[in-house]
Amino acid sequence: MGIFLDDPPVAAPALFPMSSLFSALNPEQLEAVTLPHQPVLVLAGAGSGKTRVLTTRIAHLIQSGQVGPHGILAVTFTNKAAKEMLVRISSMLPINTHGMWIGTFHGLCNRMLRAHYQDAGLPQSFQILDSADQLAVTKRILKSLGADDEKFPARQVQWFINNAKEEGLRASQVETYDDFARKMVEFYLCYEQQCNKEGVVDFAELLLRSYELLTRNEIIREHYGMRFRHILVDEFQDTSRLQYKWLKLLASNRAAVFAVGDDDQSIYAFRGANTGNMKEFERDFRVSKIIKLEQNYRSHGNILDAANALIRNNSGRLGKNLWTSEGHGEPIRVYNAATDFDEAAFIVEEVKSLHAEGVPLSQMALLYRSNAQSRVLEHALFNASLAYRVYGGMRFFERQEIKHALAYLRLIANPDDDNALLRVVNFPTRGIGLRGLEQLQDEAERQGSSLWSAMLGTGKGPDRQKKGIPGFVALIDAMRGACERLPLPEIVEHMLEHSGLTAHYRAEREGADRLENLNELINAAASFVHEAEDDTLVAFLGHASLEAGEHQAGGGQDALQLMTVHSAKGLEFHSVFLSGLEEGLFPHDNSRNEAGGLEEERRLMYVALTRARRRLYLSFAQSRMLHGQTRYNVPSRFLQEIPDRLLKSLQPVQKTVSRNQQRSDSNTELARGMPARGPEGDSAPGWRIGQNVIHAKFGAGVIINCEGRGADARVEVRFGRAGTKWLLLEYAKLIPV
DNA sequence: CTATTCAGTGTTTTT
DNA sequence: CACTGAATAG
Repeated sequence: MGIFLDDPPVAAPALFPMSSLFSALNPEQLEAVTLPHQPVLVLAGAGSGKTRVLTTRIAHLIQSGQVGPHGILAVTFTNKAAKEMLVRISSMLPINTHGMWIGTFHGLCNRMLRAHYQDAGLPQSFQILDSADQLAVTKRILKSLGADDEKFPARQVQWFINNAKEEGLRASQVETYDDFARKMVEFYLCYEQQCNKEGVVDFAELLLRSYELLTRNEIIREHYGMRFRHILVDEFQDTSRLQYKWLKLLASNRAAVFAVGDDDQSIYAFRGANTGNMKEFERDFRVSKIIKLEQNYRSHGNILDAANALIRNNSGRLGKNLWTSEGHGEPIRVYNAATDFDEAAFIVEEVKSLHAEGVPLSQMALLYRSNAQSRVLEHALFNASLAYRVYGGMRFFERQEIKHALAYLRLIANPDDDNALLRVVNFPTRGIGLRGLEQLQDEAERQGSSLWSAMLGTGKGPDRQKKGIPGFVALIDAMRGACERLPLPEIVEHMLEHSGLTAHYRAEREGADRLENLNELINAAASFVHEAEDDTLVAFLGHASLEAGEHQAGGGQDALQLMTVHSAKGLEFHSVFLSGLEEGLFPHDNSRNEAGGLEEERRLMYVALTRARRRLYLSFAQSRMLHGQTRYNVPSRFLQEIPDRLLKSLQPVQKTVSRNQQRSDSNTELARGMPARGPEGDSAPGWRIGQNVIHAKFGAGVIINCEGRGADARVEVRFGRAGTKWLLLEYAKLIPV
């Protein structure tokens, strides 16, 4: 996977198996690894070897006979991290790792619910909704209730529901103080009922159900409480309230909780992460042992200095300073691009020359704040025929054709899944239109049942040469029958053929890629059967929902790594390009209004900086295409928070007089349309769109609009901090830069 | 009922 | 711009 390249190879457990495990540990790490059975909090800075501490501790616990693999529960935050942990453990110990519970919160909760589906009140083959599915259900609910979608946007309702669940609250438990909230609760209630009817659960539900199961069922709680002697939690700063309560419940009997975290890397507050859990943990578990890992083994000094300086601007930190015994290394390179285009071109050039110097592409990462930014970059990389791989964004299991295929598979497993049914009931088209569907929905409503059950009612009749709905019912039934005893990959194959998906995409002009992806789905199923203990269809569908990101074709080759800063957490690279460092983008505009939003953005920046081992590039663009419009931006404040002595500015080679003229088409049009120049002979400088200015009070900004002339002339300026403002030129003493 | 076109709309980050 | 939902033509 190209991560952790710096680790020495693991020694074989020869004569001194114990000591070989510890060979590369520093005193603090060693202490953490070997502490006896007790609650522990490890404050581990970026690159301080926390994954190694976690995995080595697990290996040590097992090897020294303190616990069997059975007694280990390890929670990580991403599937990537979980996988990495498994690989590392099995390289240290020659044991079967299947007995251990290692995975994400969601993955582990899923595992538990599958095992106790009856006690949890779920059908055996319950399905998992991803956020898109969840949104679709929400929309359907709102429509059926005739809700005013102006007043209650589906997204907001979805957000409300997830928040409530995250707080551990069912619809009946949410306190309401006004009509609006009452309405929301009504939707929530209806949503809950609908999900139960269909036998589906969303992400938050996995956690809440599992928590409720443990709360209510003493036998199960006791069982797991006795079983897990050691609970290890990675990225503890990112746990939510509910997740913490879940852990507490599991640990209440006799488990020793070993929590590893870094408050400076908490970047999931938007999804309920609660840094306060670290302090609460200390109190609740009466933690007497806190270990700090501050020595960084990853980055050169300049990079660490920059990260430390930046994060010092946050308040309320637990306090920690990274240091390294290595040298300062190279300065951090900063590039000021005229346009996003220009920025991409610059990155391409640098990547090329680094590659020529021998750095593998896979050891370079190109990071950005939001997925939308990858487009321009991809375009440039593609034109330069550089191999690259994009993580996140449009993931494999989220592609339209894959979603369709999965919907058929879900119906085979559980036909009551209305979401899945609606997705494919008329895809490929089989003459089922809106009219028929509406009738069906009414019928389902009357019966209080799923759409599928409603279909069965209408299907009775002369059934030769079925069409429309009866035809669909017959199709699904036939597929289910045929798949009963087939191995998973063949189920997929069979489904693709008989559903007509293959035929449909074969007929489509642009269908080649899609066909290829569908083929890849068969491969995915095959390798799933190969790897997983539970190789049923239901298990595979769960895998598809929970690990939407991981599967991609052609993962083996050397390629530049593109991803958001969020998904880069936990990874490291020889060289890192951090792009789009502009106010409004990073820190993102939307964080401006959120409490603590800016500090979270800063932590995100901190995460980004600390991904780099040797070389770090920071770049920003003065103008950028966004939402189909050119936007002018000021450099990110985070750039200013890094001491100048660490930075080295790289200027474009042939930078001519007017940087605004070199843009093409739409931009020149903008500039031309708004002269905003005073009368001829005016001695004032020409104020134009894109002009950088400084205001005495608001600081640095850029002109994004002009209006009027003479005494009335005013300009709209986007400032880094103060937002955008209209200013009268006569009044505001703007200084052009 | 289906396919195509059009206006409107919205956008951070992820399990 | 890119995607969705709805209106329109076939």
